[in-house]
Amino acid sequence: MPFNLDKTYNHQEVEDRWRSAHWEALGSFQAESSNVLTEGKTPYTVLMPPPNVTGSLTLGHVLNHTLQDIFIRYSRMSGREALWLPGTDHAGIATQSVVEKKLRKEGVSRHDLGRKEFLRHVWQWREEYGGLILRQLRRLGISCDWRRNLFTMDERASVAVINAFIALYRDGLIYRGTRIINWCPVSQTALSDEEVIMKPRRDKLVYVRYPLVKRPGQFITIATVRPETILADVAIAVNPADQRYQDLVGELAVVPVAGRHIPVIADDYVDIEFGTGALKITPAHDPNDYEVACRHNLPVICVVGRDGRMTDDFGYAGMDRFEAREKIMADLEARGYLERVEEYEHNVGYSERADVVVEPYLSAQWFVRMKPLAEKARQVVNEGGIRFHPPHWINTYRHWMENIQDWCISRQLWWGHRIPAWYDPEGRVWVASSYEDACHLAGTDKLVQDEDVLDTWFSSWLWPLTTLGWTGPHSDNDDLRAFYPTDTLVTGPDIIFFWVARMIMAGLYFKGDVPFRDVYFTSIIRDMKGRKLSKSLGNSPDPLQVIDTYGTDALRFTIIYIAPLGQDVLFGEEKCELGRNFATKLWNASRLVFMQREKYFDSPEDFRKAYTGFVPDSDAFTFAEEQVLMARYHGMLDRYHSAFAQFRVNDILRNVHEFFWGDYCDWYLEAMKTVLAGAPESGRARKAVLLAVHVLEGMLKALHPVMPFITDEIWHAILKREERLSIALSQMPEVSPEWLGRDVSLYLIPRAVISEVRSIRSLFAVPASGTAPLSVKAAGEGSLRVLSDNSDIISVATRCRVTVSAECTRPSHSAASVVEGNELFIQLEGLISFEKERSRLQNEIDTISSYVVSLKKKLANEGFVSNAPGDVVEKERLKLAEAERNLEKLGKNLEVLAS
RNA sequence: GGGUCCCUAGCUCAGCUGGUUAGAGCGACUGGUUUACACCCAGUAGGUCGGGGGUUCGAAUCCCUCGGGACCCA
Repeated sequence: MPFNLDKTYNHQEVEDRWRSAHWEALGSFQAESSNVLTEGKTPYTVLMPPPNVTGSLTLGHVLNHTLQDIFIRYSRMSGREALWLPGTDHAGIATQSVVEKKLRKEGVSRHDLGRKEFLRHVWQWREEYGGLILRQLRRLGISCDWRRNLFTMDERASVAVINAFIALYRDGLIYRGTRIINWCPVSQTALSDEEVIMKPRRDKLVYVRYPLVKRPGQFITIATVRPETILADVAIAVNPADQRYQDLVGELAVVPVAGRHIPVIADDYVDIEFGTGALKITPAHDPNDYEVACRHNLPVICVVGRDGRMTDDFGYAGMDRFEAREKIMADLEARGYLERVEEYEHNVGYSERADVVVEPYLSAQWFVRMKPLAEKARQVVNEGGIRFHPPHWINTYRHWMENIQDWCISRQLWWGHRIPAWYDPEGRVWVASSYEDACHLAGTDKLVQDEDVLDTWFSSWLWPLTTLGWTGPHSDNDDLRAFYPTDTLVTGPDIIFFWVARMIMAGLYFKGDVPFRDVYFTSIIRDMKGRKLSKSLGNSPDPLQVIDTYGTDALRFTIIYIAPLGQDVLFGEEKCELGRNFATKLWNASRLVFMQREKYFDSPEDFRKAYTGFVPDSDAFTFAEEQVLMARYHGMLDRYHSAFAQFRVNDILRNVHEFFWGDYCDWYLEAMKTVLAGAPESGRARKAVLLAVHVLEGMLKALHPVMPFITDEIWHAILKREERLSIALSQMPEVSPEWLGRDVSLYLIPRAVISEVRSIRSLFAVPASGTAPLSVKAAGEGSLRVLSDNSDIISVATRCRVTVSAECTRPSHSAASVVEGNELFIQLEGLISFEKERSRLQNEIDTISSYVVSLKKKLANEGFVSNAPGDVVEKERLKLAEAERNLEKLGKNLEVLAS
C-alpha cells in the first residue's frame, strides 16, 4: 500500500495548489442565506475591516486576517453557516494624493483636468493597482466569500451612503455650520478630530508686551507659542479671579506690529497659572479662543490661509506660517515688544496622512450631531450587548462616548461620495438624493451642488449594512435577515473611535440592532526592539517574502502563537522558524504513521474499512500510552473548545502544540514504534496504527483554522477523497466526556520511570550504547500490572534490560531512585562512582526533607486545616505521605551504600 | 492632568476566577544519525515572580504605595 507523503514538505507547491486549484475554484467558502432561513443553520458572520485600495499587505493585516480566518473556519467546521464578507475602502485622502502625485510627475494638476476628468483618472488607477491588496490577501489562504467583495465607492454602497446622509439630515442629526475645524494645509481639506495625531514637540513660548493705550509706558504681557497669529488678535483675556489684572479689565491694548487696539476682557477660560495669566485671543486660529470671542461678541480676523501661508496686511503675506513665526519674533525683538523666550514642550496636532501640523481653520463644514447617537451606543456596550475582548477597552470606549464631539464629515476633496446638498440662488440648502429631487424641493432648477465629499469613514460606518446589501433605511433582503447582526469583528484598537464606535451607532440607528456581538482587538505588532513597524524605520518585514521563505502556514502559526490577547507583540522574521518547525514536525509525524500503515494494511480499501469502523473505547487498549494519549487528546480538545469560547486564541495553539509535540510525538509515537517493532499480532498492530491516525486526524482538524494548507494536504492522504472535499468542510472533533473524566495517573507511571532512568543515566554519563539491568520494585498491584505490561517500552526507551517485580532485594553497585513509590535500581557496575551516587542521594534526600518540613508545617497550622477546603487539605496530606515514603526508601538506599 | 496596560529564567513570554516543589520556546551546556524528523532526540543548568507594605490559614495571582516602561485622551 504505497500511500504516503513526500519525504520533505514543500510549502510552496502545496500552498499554491490548494489556493488556486481547490478552495476558491470550487467555491468552498460561499455562504447562502437560504441555508440559514430555510435549512435552519445557525449563521456566523465576520466582517472584514476593509483595507485601503492604496494599501499593500503588512504584518498587521496578516495577524488580523489570520484571526478572522481562524474564527470563521472554526465556526464553519462547527456546523455553522459561516460568511466572511470581504471588501476594500476608497481611502479618500490617500488615494487622491497618490493619483495627484502621479499626475504631478506628468506635469498636470487635478485643477488642470477638472473634477470629472480627474475622477476618471482615479478610477483608472483603481482598476490598475487597487486589486493588489486583495491579491496579496489571497496568498494568506483566507476563506472569505469573494463573490461578495464590495468597494465603498460601488454603486450599491454609494446609494447607501447618500440615503444615510439624507435620513440623518431629515432627523436633524446632520447640519452645516461654521466652526473651527482641523485643517490639513497639505491635503487642503478639513479633518475630523480623530484624524489628528497629537505629538510632543519642542517649541518656544514667547512672552510679548502689549502697550496699554491709556497708560503710557505700561504693558500687559502675554505668552504664546504662535506669535505669528498675534496679527489676528482681537482681545487679551484674563481670569476674573486674577488679582493682578483686575484693574486692567476694560482697558485697551495695542497689538504689536499690527497696531490694532483691542480690549482686555475677563473670562473664566483663562488659566491663571499658565504663562503670565494673560492670554491673547485669536478666534480665527484657535478653537477655544473662538468660543471666547463668541461669548464676548468679538470680531474674527484671519491671517493664515488654506495652504498654511500668511494672508495678513502687515508684510508677512505669502510666507509659510513657520517662517513667519521666526520673522515676527525677530521683528518683535527689534521693536522692543519681546520680553523673553522659553523652551516649551507641548503636544501638537499633526495630520494623520500628511504628517504636518494641522491648522485650526474657521470654515463652513458639515457635521453629524453625535450626542444623540452616542447614548444608545454607550449603553449597549455597558450592558453587554456587545462584548469587547479584552474587556478593558470598554473604558476607552465609554470615555470617548461620554466626551463626544460632533463629527466633521465634509472633506474638500474630489475622490469620495459627493455631499447630496444643493444651494439655491438665495443660498438656501436642499438635501436630496438627486439634482432632480433637489430641484423639486427647491422649486427651482438654479441649484449648485456642494463641492465637498464625505469622510471615508462615513461610508465605513455603514459597512455591516452595505456588505449585506442594505441601501437605505427601508432596505430588507434575505442576506440582512440571515446574517445581520454579524458575530465577530476583529480589528485594531487604534480604530476603536474611527470605526468600531461609529459602526455601533450606525447599526443601532439605521437597523435598530447592534452590528456585531463580539469585538476582538488585535495586538499591535512591533519589531524585536519594541518599536512600531514603519516604512521610514525600515523595520517592517514584507509578509510576502516571509511567506516565500517559511510558508503561509508557518507565518500564520507563528504570528498567532506569539500574539497574546491584548498585548503588543514583538516580531522578528526568525520567529517564523517556530511555525516552520512545527509544520515540518507535523509532516514527518504523519509520514511515520503512514509508513506503519503501509506495513499492516494490504490496500487503501483495507485501511478505509478498518478506519471508518474504528471506535477507540477505553477497554480496547492495553498499553499505557494508548490510554494516556486518548485521555490527553480529549483534555486538549476540551481546552481547545473553551479557549475558542473565551477568545483566547493563542491558548488554542499552545495547547495543541504541547499535546502534539509532547504527548503525541515524544510519547505515543515512540511507544507505538516499540510495540510495532516487537512483532505483535496483527490485530494489535493495526489498532495501534488506527489510533495514531484517529488522533492525527483530530489534530489536523483542530489545527486547520490556523494552518489551512498543510492540514488539508495531509488530510487528503489519510483517505483518498474527492477533490471537492476539504478538511475545511469537515466536522470539528468533539470532546468525549468519558475520556475526559478518566483517571490515567496509573498509566503515567511508565513515563515517570523512563524519565527518571534517563536522567540517572545521563548523570552518570553512561554511554548511549551501553545497556544496563534495571530492577523495578512496584509500589502496588496496579503499578505492577502497568509496569509489567509496558516493560518492553520502558526497556527500549531507557536502553535497559527491565525486570519488574513486587519484591526484590537491592542489587549491589546500583543507582537507586523512587518514582511514585516504585523503587528503581539501575545496575551500573563499573560505571558509577560511589561518591557521586552518595552525594546524589544525599541531595535528593535534602530536597525532599525540606519539602516534608514545609508540608508538615502547613498541616500543623490550625488555621490552614480549619479554613482551607477539605480537598485541598487532603491533597496536602497525600503529598506528605508520598514524600515521607520516598524519603524512607531513599534513606535505606543511602544506608546500604554507606555500609 | 485623567485613563489603560506591562515589569516572572540571559532573551521573548505562559501562568484565566488566590491552594504545583513557578512553566514553555529560543539561547547556553552535556550526550546522541536507534530507517518520521538535526527544521530532530535525550538530559542539565538558570528565577527571593520590579521594590516595599497590607488582606488571607495560604499571594506571581487580590488591595495600597513607590520605581521603571508603553499607549490612549485632555
